[in-house]
Amino acid sequence: MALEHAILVSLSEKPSTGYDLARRFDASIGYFWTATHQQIYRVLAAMEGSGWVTSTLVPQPGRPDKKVYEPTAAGRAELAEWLGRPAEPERPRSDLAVKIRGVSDGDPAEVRREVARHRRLHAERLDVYLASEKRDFPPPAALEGRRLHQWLVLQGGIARERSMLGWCDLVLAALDSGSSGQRPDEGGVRA
Amino acid sequence: MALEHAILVSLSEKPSTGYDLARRFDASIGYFWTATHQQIYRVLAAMEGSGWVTSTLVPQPGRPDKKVYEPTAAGRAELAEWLGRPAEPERPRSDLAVKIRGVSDGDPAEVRREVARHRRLHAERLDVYLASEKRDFPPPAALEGRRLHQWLVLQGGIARERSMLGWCDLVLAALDSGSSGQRPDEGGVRA
DNA sequence: TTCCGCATGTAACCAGTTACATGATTAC
DNA sequence: GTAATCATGTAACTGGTTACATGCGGAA
Repeated sequence: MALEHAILVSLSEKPSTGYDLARRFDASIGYFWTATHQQIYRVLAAMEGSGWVTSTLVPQPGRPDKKVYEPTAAGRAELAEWLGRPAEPERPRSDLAVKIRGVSDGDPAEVRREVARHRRLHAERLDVYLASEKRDFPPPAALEGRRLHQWLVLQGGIARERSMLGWCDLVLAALDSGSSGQRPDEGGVRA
Repeated sequence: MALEHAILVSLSEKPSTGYDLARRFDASIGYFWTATHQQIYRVLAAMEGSGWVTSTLVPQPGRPDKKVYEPTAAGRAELAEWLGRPAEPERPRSDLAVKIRGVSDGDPAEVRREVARHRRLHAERLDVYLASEKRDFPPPAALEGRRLHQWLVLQGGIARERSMLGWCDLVLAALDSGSSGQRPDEGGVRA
């Protein structure tokens, strides 16, 4: 499982609470791995049990206490070992592709609308990534170490969104030219 | 869940046994949705329970009997309804990205080797897709109906693999130029 | 005789999702 | 007063993976 290891990477960048981790899994780390706070608290507890992390209770005035986690030596060793361990690429899984393959089994206009909606979502995500690149990183030539590695995974996200965008455009064009007289309306669709 | 619906799409293209479906989920459908035979038999049974498919036992000389499934009217209705139902894009999840973000926590050479290995796997998959495009499809202008839709999802797979390939190359280049004197050896690596 | 293809399944487990639950402080 | 932010969790469920199990026919 990669979640444990994603948490270890994140904690080795900076010791944090489960809450902090959850927020980072909604942002930067979430660009390539997602997890809810429930999942994070659960595996954090399990990881503490297996000795990969330790926690320190930090009382805060007028705020609930927080449990700050950091990796132990054993945790670091496990992470290092995992990094070298070969793993298979994820198995592709795309609801949208199933729907596209099934256009003939339903209302093509509805599927088209769904593709347009996804196109919009991917465009938005791409904007977020590009904004983060601009905001958080200097020109790539100047990058090294952890910053470089963070930038590299961001590039992976950017590439993925660009490719999804291009694919959605291809599908929309094909669905339009194929079927009757329905004209595109990407602009203001509000599924 | 999309597996039920992927099965419905596949059965509406052609009534099949669980075994047939499992093979198709290893090939064409597997380009965008994967499932093992265990999973397929399980949901097929459940779908028969909810009346989305019916099965006919077909005895075969000198072969085990086979159960040929096909969608019922209710199954077709459910599929049509699902096709128009909005669904969120998959949450990104990439082990490889976690490892890249973690290079500083392990042996960079090992992570590099893993990236090179993934590059090779994606190149192989791309070749499979391109071969299928060449073998199974006429020039796209001549396509329509189900064949067009199949071609469109294939294009999605091709785009995805190309984008992964480009990303792997970027990462490999960055890891090489950053670190000491290790020269690339993509060609013959055998992780 | 050994392996591969056809054909169907069960059982146990693991990971991820959704819903529920609590409670203080600060900003509007 | 109402909502958002900080902070931590439990419980039930769903979907996917891995391992195990069976048995025939044909090819090497």
